[in-house]
Amino acid sequence: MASHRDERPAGQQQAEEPAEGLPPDERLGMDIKRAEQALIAAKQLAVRPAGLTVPQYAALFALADNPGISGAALARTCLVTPQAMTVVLKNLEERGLVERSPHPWHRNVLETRLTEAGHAALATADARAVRIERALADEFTPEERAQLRKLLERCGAAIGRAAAGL
Amino acid sequence: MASHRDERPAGQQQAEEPAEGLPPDERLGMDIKRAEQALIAAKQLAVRPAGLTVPQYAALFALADNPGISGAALARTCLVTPQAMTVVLKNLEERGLVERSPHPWHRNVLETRLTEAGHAALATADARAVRIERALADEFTPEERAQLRKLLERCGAAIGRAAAGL
DNA sequence: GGCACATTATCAAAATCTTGATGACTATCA
DNA sequence: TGATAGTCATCAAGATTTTGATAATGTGCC
Repeated sequence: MASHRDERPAGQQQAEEPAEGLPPDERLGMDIKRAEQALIAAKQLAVRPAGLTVPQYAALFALADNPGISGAALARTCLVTPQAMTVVLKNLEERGLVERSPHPWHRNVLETRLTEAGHAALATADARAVRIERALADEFTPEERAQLRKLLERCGAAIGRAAAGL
Repeated sequence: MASHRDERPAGQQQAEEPAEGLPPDERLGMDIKRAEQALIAAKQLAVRPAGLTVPQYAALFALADNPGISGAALARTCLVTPQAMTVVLKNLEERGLVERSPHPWHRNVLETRLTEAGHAALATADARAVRIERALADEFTPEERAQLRKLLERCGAAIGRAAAGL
């Protein structure tokens, strides 16, 4: 498509385009974004038949590893705002997939844990979602996997550093 | 923050993985997601002072490379639904950053292109966003960059293959 | 020439996420 | 004991995205 490039007469150039200043060859953001987009799209296809959205699946997954975690802590784990997690948990509770009960000691905290149905739903969704992860894992050798993980970790560190000093 | 994690040192952590046989050590999805989350958060911080959201920035960026593209095609480029792109373009048009005019041949298509103000806004936002990309690029050697890109590409391919045969 | 097909844009409704602000509770320290 | 700081949950309003469905237009095939 688009054989038309952004032809701009070099005469009146009130703002040079930094997009051209940084060659696409060095733009890694696009690659990361593309991979994550493919991942989230595939996961959505995977968990939808189980009646779950991706955020709901993520919450159930984290909840299975940390039973009794608070809503705010769960939100941090899933990288969403506490309010968004509240809505997710409300929906999950209405459908009987999670259970919330006041904490014995901290009356202000609501302990959240999976119900039997929640475990079942997670298992159903995960059975399909795992095929995505499995395909991902099988694509690489253990060395490549470790390599990729390390590179991504450095990405996150570099991004965080840049964002802090923005 | 969060010096108090949800520690429960008492015995049974019950950290059984619901993933049935896929150790977290092999779950690359989390790593990709974390990197992309950091990236999108940083970019949001970067483009916000320019009065743009990340989707708006993405649309302007793609528009700068493909002037006169249709809304639906732009949506595909930015990996969002056509409806979402319609809203984004409406907001951008109301603020005078883009211009839409009927296509000479296809009267059903609305040609969209950036205005002067649009180019300026993109330049302003990109000036800050580039610092994120720059930090990312400077974090790696050219070999590492090529390596990471290749690994991510294989990720996308593997995910797409798995999603197709879901 | 006429008809089915694909693409485009749009309307409408529901769900989700974000920002901002409030009230309640516990832990730490003077 | 009393006060300050930090965490948790929630309300409210706004913006964004998604799903589903409809009308108009150009293209290819019969």
